[in-house]
Amino acid sequence: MSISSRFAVGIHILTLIEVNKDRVCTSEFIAGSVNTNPAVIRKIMGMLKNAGLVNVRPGIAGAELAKDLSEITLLDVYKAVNVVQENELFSIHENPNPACLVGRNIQDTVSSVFSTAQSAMEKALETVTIKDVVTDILEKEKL
Amino acid sequence: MSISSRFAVGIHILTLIEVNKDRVCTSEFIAGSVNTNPAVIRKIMGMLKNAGLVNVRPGIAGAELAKDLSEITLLDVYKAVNVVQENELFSIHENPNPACLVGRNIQDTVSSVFSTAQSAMEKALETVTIKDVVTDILEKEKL
DNA sequence: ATACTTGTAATCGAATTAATTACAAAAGAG
DNA sequence: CTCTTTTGTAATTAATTCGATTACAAGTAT
Repeated sequence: MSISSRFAVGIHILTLIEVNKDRVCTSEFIAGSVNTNPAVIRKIMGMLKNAGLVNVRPGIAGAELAKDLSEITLLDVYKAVNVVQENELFSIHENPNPACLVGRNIQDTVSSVFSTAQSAMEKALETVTIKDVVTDILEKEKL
Repeated sequence: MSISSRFAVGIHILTLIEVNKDRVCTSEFIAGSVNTNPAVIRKIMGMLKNAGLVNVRPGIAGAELAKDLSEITLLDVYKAVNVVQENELFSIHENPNPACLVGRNIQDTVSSVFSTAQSAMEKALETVTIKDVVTDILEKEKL
């Protein structure tokens, strides 16, 4: 199974707010760029807001970044949109047999490895910022 | 969303075959340790077999490792049980608006980052072998 | 022939996803 | 104050995936 596209959409939203910073970014406008329903955008935007990445206010059109571009990592976005719970990237099989040597110990052992692997992935996300994404997109457009 | 527990179960199966190598490991016996249905075990075992990690034959009770313990990495198991497709750990949002600067470029940019993050996770899995898992479990039991 | 096992397909309920509709509440314009 | 626009949020829907279960054909040994 794949990690929810909320993450990709969250990145899209933040990137668009920056690139389009001279104009007002309503949920409808953003939905037009992402190609989805405005309510989906508002829901994800609410998560970004709770995480302190974005400023939006009821009744007032438009969203703005709440932090500097270069201080928002993709890990921040990933955590904000809640696509993977802490230490739950991998599922552990529940209730193995405690009467079996392997059954009663495998969960601890495997959890530890899974945790390490998940951390490696998250560290990779931490090295990239929204600024990097914006720069990369503008770069692509030049060619 | 979490990665299917098939992965954790696959690790459990291989570990159990090793730890229990002096006895015959039928799908029913393994299911008893994992605490699931034998058909589930047979399905996963079929995947491990296709990947060349295990020897099983129709009608003949018991499974054996097809490789040395120390030569089976968790990445091998992960790939065998098909829990995550190549470059599909993260979902990309489909059909962003090509008329938008961000919409027409975001997929490439984001895919590249996602691929890097997925690789980091898989590399971590590659550093651990079934032998490590077995050793860790036996170690735990000593205490 | 009988008993046991593997291989595999079909089915089921549960959980999750993204999309959609609907509407209350907030803000601003006239 | 009234009307319009927008955000915030809940409810519903169809599609997808998962693990469990049942069932049975086919292979092997006694």
